[in-house]
Amino acid sequence: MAQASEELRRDGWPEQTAVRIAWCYYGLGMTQQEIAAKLGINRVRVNRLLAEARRRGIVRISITSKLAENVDLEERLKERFGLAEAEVVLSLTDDETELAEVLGAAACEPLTRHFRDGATIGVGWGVTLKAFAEAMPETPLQDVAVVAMLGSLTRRSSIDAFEAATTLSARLHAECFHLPGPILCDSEASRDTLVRQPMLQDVLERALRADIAVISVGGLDSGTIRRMRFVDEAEFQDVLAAGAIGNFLGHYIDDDAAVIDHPVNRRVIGVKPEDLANIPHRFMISGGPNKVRALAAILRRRLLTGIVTDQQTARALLV
Amino acid sequence: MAQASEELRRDGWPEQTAVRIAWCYYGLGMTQQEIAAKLGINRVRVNRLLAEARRRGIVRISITSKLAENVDLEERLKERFGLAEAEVVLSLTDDETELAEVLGAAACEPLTRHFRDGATIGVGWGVTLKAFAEAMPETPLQDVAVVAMLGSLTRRSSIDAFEAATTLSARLHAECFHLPGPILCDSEASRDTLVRQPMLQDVLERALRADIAVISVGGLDSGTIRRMRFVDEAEFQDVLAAGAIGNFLGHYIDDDAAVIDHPVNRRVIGVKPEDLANIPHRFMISGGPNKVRALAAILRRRLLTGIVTDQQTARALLV
DNA sequence: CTTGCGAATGAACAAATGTTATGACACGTT
DNA sequence: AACGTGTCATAACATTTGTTCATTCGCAAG
Repeated sequence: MAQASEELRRDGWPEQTAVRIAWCYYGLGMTQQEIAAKLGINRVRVNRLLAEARRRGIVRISITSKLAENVDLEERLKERFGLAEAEVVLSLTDDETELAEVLGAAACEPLTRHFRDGATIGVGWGVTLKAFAEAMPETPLQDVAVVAMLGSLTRRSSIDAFEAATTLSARLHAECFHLPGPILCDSEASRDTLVRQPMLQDVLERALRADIAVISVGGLDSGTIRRMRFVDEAEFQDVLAAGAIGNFLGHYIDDDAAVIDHPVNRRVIGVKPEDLANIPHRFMISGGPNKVRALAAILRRRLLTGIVTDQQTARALLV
Repeated sequence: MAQASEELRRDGWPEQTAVRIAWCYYGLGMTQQEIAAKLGINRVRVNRLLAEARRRGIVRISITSKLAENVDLEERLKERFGLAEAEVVLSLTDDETELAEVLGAAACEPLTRHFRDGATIGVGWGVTLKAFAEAMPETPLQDVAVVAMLGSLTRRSSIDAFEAATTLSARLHAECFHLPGPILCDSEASRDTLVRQPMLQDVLERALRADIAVISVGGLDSGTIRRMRFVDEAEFQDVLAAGAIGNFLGHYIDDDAAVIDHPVNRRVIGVKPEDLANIPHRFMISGGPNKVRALAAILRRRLLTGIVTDQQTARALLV
């Protein structure tokens, strides 16, 4: 079959063999021992390749049946907030990172339906979106553009829009555009200067013409926001006093999901929440107790067309 | 949560619990022991429910990465036979039944894209189609009609069109229509009488207006055809002599995929191969050495828009 | 040629999983 | 109340899986 010799060419891991093993194991229900014998290799190797295949998302396990309760929550979310799509997953973890991974994985299916040849996809920031991008199966599409809707964090971080956009674009074989600037500038003036740069203008405009936006929201006491600290404590307290309940597309918003009139919000490089309305599909991937308030505000404002969240959050949103 | 008391209402198996277990096991990577402890039940029970969940297709495991060779074969099939879609799966089994299951499972994904609210779906017969229907995940759709394109076998058999249609319609929450008559009548006259029945006419016409047809093909020496024996040996030899190479929608066809001019073909109740052309999407699910010849004929005649087959068959078709 | 390196192997073991037998318990039936 | 009947818990066991470690193999650099 002349594959064995070639299959290492890419990055030194024998995908061909791994796929074959995965197929035998999961598809045909053979035991690892049998597979090892059949392919003439060691069982340990079979075991390792199998684990690696799962880790890399080549083997993917999904649970199709939903709990009646989740279906019910989905319907109520759609009804209540005028959404076209809603996906509620079981929340069986309290770990923020784990929840992000679960939500990210769950978002793949509904979003894949929107990712088609020629589409432009706007991407926000956050651990959840990063997890989503990682969980996305490799789907080769034609002429797709993935556009970051926000600037980067100063230090490259796995949670910024750039990272999520990069990963997602790789999965879709798409072109990736990012906003070459900090998510938050040091002054309004420098933001204005930066935003006037043709390069930036270009990407911003492209983002505004996106067919679908994949976004998230940050609660104020979330680990992420804390860790970032892109505003200093004094300023943070100041925005808080001004009524901030969360961070949406880099902007601090209040209980009406309105961008708070505060200097810090005029230093943001990125798509403004109010500009979202021009994007036909607006998908939120988010969950967790600390995000409920901000989520509720955004939903009430009908800023979204779709949401992926967990059971607990869904319940809280529907109170 | 008040589920535990209700969850047995349907068919005596605790789907709620099973889904929860599956979620913990596959989604969160917990061990069966841990899950048992967490849910306060027995480990044996956890194990059994998990197995049952897999068996029922609630947990489904898919392999996303394809072998380069398969992708290549798909492209060549599309190119060569003017198909819109092609799916080639690894063939690692020689067992006819197993192959049918593998193909059936593989067909779900490409076909789901065609199953939408309001669609009419025509269904043929065979083990493969039956396997496909079984493998189909439960997808609640609106106003979908599943129509059998062929009459039934005299004894209800798990391979006839009726069975496949019934199962599929259940999965899609669709209405099911079947042709109330034998796939093969005892004489041309009785076929004509039967086909003139309004009930039958109705279903036949409905089948002709289908949006998508899901069909298969029988090789002449396939176990299925043998086992069925709806024609007696003499007649079988006769059709064979007339050039029959396979059975397509109940009709014996020759190497040009033309319905052989033979009495037996005038006793069939069902959609005629030539009527297929009116159906916009025509999907073949089939594979195995004994079907290659018939498949090749059908493909050459451009009767299909999509195919799901295995590697070996694909290779044979492309010679 | 030998030395060193990394990768694959085989043996060995602990952990997890799948399977079976047995007994307790609840439930309708007679 | 006695009697099936079926479900579930418990325990025990065989198999499979995941991991570790010392060893061997292949091969390229010295």
